Amino acid sequence: MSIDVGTRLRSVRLIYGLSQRELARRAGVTNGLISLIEQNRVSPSVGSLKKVLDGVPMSLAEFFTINIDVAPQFFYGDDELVEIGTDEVSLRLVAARRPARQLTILRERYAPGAATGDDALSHRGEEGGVVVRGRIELTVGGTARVLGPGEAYYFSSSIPHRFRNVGREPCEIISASAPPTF
Amino acid sequence: MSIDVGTRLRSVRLIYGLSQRELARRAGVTNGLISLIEQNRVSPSVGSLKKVLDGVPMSLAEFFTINIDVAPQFFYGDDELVEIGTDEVSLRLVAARRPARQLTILRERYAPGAATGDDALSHRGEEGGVVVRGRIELTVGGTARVLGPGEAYYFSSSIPHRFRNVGREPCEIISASAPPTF
DNA sequence: GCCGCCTGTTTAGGATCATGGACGAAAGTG
DNA sequence: CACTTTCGTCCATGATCCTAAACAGGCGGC
Repeated sequence: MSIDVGTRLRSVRLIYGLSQRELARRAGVTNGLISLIEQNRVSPSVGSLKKVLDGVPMSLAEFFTINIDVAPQFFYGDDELVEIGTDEVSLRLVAARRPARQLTILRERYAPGAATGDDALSHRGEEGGVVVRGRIELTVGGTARVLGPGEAYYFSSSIPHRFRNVGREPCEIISASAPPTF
Repeated sequence: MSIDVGTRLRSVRLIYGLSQRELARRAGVTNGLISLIEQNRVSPSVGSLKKVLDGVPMSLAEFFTINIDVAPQFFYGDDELVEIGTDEVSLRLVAARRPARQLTILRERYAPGAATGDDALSHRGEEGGVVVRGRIELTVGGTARVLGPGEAYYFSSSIPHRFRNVGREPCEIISASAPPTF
């Protein structure tokens, strides 16, 4: 046994901003089990680990695939975008290193003070985008950052997230989501 | 518990052409455990499943990622190759639907009766190729097929495989492997 | 201080997993 | 036909997991 299930689980849980008890409640297990797993004092059965991950939610495939060594990159500065277009058509690729992207591009505008709601969103798929005009506060997995024009984001939509325009002028975002909803 | 670990394990084991006892021996567990897991009568601990998969070998991430519903496509007929080149430079892509390919092309010749060895090969990475001239018998994961000019192959190198020229004339193959060894 | 409420950890015991061996069925050999 | 080998399954026992509950520490309010 060499794979560090405990550390992986702890990382996943903290990304979602949950306590051991809260995750245990959602997963239908006891908080003690979460504690023991995270300390690598037990090797959970596949069934138990599945139950725990269902409370996040995350699939077993994702759990064993994600790289917890490097923190998932949620935010991209202006210079972190990769140009993949031509001279006539410039295409700056967001999250260029992230494999298997399948996105549908959207254009979003936020009035001053507007937000996606009081509660954080959490749904299937992935999403990313670029701020074109104005400033917007984006909260992803407990980490918040204000993005300005030229800055971008990319994250798994199942991680709770929320957009809020904290500036005085309208905010415009070119965003993308997958799988396509419309 | 909804994920069918048992069926997945059985599929993986049969792809490698192993009996329960043989897999158990390689993995350092008992054949009874393999039997119980494949019948879904127990939910193995992550540690145990890891040990079992180490005997194949296969990672936990692969195990939960692979699609066992559609059998992995090892062989490609002449009409199953995809043209991705230009009029001047024709590039017919093998395993076009397989994502994240990273291959180094090789050209191989096999004299009549020649083979890669008595034992099947098994190593890291992936490989594929096209028969240009002659006929060659290719065995992959217990399944054998004789390929002629224009036919091709693609598989994960960790699955035991063996090439053998069963014809009377030399055989020529354009092959590729990853990660690059030279 | 002394609550109340949260956090993660620990422990005893019942539930489940994993082992070693026995069993019957099927296939090959003399 | 008997004998052997290999197959997958099943069973009793010991090992491990998982639960329920107690425990210790941190933080804010009164």
